[in-house]
Amino acid sequence: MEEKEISQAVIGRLPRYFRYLGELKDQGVERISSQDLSGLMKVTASQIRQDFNNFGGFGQQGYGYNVEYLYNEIGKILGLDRQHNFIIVGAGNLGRALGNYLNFERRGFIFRGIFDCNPELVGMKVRDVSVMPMEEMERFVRENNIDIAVLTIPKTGAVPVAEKLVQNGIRAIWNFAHVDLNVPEGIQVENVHLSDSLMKLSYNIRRGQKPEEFEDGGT
Amino acid sequence: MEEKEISQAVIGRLPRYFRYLGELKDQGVERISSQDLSGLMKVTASQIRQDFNNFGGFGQQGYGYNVEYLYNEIGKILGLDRQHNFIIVGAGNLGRALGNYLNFERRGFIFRGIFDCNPELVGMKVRDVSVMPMEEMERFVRENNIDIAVLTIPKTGAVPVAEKLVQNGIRAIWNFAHVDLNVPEGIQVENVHLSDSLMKLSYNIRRGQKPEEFEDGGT
DNA sequence: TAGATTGTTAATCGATTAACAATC
DNA sequence: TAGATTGTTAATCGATTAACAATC
Repeated sequence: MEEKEISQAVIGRLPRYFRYLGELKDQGVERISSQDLSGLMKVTASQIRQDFNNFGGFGQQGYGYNVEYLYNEIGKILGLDRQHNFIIVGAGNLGRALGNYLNFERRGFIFRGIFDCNPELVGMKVRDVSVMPMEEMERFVRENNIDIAVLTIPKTGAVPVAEKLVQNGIRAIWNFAHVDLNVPEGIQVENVHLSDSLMKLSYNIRRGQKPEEFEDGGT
Repeated sequence: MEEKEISQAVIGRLPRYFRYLGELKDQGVERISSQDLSGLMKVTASQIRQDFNNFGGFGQQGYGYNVEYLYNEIGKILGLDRQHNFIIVGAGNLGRALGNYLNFERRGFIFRGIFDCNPELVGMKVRDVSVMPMEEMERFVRENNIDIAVLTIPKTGAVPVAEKLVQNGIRAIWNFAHVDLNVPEGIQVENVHLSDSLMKLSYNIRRGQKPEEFEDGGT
């Protein structure tokens, strides 16, 4: 069942669908039409149907979509039915905050380790994990089946660290460092450049202009 | 000098230009052509010229762009020549991490206050600011010329808090709560939905597909 | 069955890229 | 001046929206 390439524009909208469907499910809603979901999410019904159809027919003519089924299917598409082991590199405020964020666990993202080059932070507990020295990172990645590395270190260190991670088999980097990483084809990078996001906000304040309803989901 | 509306696609790229130009400036580079910048940033030279031209001619035929001048101009466009006072609502791990992030100050974003409804957190120091009780938020916003509120509270509280902020004159919300806010026209919202970002990464791991080179900046 | 609503094709819109004349 | 490179128009590409036939 080879699927055709889905555009990142569509992928970027999936988590938001997933969130709304989860809420509907929790409210006990059984079915929903693209029309009604459109009203809720403030996107066109047409876009909703187009988006879902990228992955095959989830709906039924005359009925709409079954909320729970659709929720589960989108979860599978997003890979949330699998476990992903992740480590955090950089045990500063942000790194520790992310380590303490329990909701990731619910989605299958399991916090396995955290590393820092500052000896004063080594040994500190983040949830039930102790901060380890940077020297141990490479071995840890190799030996513990780590899929994702969360980079919360200053930009100066980010490029060489990313390189080491790649060499040791990491599959994806969630990059909070304020620098663009250059990784080989096949390694995924998702950037969260917080200051970029803040600057966009700053621009929009100045202009008082109304940006598109929902322009990002992460970033 | 009324300018025409600039698309959010362009605005979203400005912080990245700003970052690269800042680095070039620090390296002592005086001028750069769209061609060279294109090689560096991996976007087309055509897009670079189109983007800059939205704001008037920053370059010179046969010469290129003056790095420092362009850097400053983009800074002004982004509103970084002004001060923005911000507060943080929610003194959990993420809120404290953002309060401690010194780089925002450099760009004119000044940390003025932090609030939490948990009495155990009230009084705790974040940098040189003490956590205040939620009850004081509204008055504080009114009396201290606060432009931006950073929302780092659970999604359940986010909607009513956003409402209060708007009522008391906030101009923009940087929303880390996992919910969509519905604010009046003219109030800016920039969402940073971290788990959405992580889900995108998860999708891309599964497919092993190469997403567009740089698809976000903050988000 | 008739009504509702999808799946899907066609039309539109906007963003990106290419091309080149203007000009430093 | 000649060469380089912008500013800008035109062409292309992709994403969104509209329309409607298929079908539950």
